[in-house]
Amino acid sequence: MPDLDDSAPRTARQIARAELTKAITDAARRQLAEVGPSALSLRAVARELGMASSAVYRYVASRDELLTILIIDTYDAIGEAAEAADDRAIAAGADAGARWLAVCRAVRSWALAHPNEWALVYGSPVPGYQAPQDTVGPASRLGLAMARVVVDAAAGGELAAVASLPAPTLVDPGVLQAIGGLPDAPHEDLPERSMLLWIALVGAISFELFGHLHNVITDHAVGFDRQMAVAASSIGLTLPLDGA
Amino acid sequence: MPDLDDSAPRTARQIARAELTKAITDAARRQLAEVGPSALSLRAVARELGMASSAVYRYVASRDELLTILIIDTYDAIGEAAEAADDRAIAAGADAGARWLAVCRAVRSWALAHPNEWALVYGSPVPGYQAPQDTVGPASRLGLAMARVVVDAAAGGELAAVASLPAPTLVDPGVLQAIGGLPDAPHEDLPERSMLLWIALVGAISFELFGHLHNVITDHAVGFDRQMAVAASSIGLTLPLDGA
DNA sequence: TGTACATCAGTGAACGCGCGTTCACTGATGTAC
DNA sequence: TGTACATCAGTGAACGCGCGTTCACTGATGTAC
Repeated sequence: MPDLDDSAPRTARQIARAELTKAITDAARRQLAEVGPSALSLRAVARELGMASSAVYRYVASRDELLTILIIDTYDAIGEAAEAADDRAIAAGADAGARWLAVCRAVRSWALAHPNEWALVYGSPVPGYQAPQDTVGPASRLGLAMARVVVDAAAGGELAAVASLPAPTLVDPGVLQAIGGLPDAPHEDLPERSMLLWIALVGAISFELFGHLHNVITDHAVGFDRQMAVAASSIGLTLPLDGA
Repeated sequence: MPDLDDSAPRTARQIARAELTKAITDAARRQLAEVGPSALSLRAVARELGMASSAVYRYVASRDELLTILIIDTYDAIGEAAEAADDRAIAAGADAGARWLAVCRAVRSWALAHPNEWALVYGSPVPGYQAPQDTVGPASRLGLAMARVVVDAAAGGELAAVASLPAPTLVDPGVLQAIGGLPDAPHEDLPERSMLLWIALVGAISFELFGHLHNVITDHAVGFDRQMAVAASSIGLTLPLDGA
């Protein structure tokens, strides 16, 4: 009976611990949705779970560690939303432009559904919090999803040449190494093109989410699509929109 | 001797009040620079000025009002930095592309010099704070500076036609009214082009300021220029950069 | 110019709140023989 | 299967802190006659 499966938790204690850890991060996420990152409180989490505030310290070492967990989860959720949307688009036979639009829309939907989590990672830094090294992997997931579309577009001949992207590469050597080196000519600027899209996507979503389009634009969804179409065309990719 | 100038403060009390009000907002701004918007504290401001915390209430009604003052000041400072840069460029005989690049660089410099003030207005919303109506005028100043460049570019024949900006206008009727109605054909899309630039500028600066380019790009200033060049060319404006 | 009263700035104590974190403790679960 | 000991989860009180805001007050400045 024992030792049948030693990767899964066996004892009652281990089961309870796994479950409570999840309950704590779930409660923290709900907290976050109501109140914003800087007001996240361990005591409030404990209160919601009906336990003493000190008990939470059996599961997370500090408020900062809890924040780190939430940040990593959020980056992962965003990255996964992007990847899943891209996968669906690929399965439906979409070209690179359609794939990228699908990814953008999926990320925007996620952000609108989880505004405070979005703010946690892409908004103002939380005062006094220092992100540890563990966050950089998950943080790059969305950027890599962008890159996949761009690389496929280039490979499929769907990426037009653009005049304004020459000159030395600006991408960090560490990043280049992570993606397997600078692509061969004439594709040396693919990392930069990807990054431009990445910045445009995050920038447009944050701008909307933080309220700056309020009373400025009538249809946010259409405005977003158009913004993304412009960003795409500026790196040589054409999106399947009405006007394009 | 009296009544020589009745707009300026006359009595000792009025002079003292004007000076202390300024001292309070200055101290608050210093506070903000150190600690971030959500941690701004009336008590800390009072402490810095060596007065009782209750005394501050003679000058501002509440913490929220102090925040509002800072927000308005910040929007104004950003708008003024943009306008001043544009004025200097005009005086130097620059074309529209060069003017826009000058504005972008000036706004970025301002943001790098005042990161927490930037975050106050363009970062995550401060939890629990509701912006009053008084902020919308100053908030639009930067956008209007963008529009001025774009309109001048169109008037000067420096704005190329672009394929991807057709379809119904998305700009809010209130905004259209504020800028004197929809421009005549073929310039109906100028408000939208301006807005695209505005979003691209704010998005790129926030992305950099909030730390997402850390270890991703080697030269932030050059990367920013290039991002702006791409945004400009996507609405038909060409910037005077090496590669363009 | 002088006096009497009204206005205002600033004080210090207090209210009531919430926070992160520590600590000695009780009682339940797991383990080795 | 039963017992003895070690491990761990959870409690409740406490420490020390900071916050926004109110209130009755003292004393200085301004104003009207």
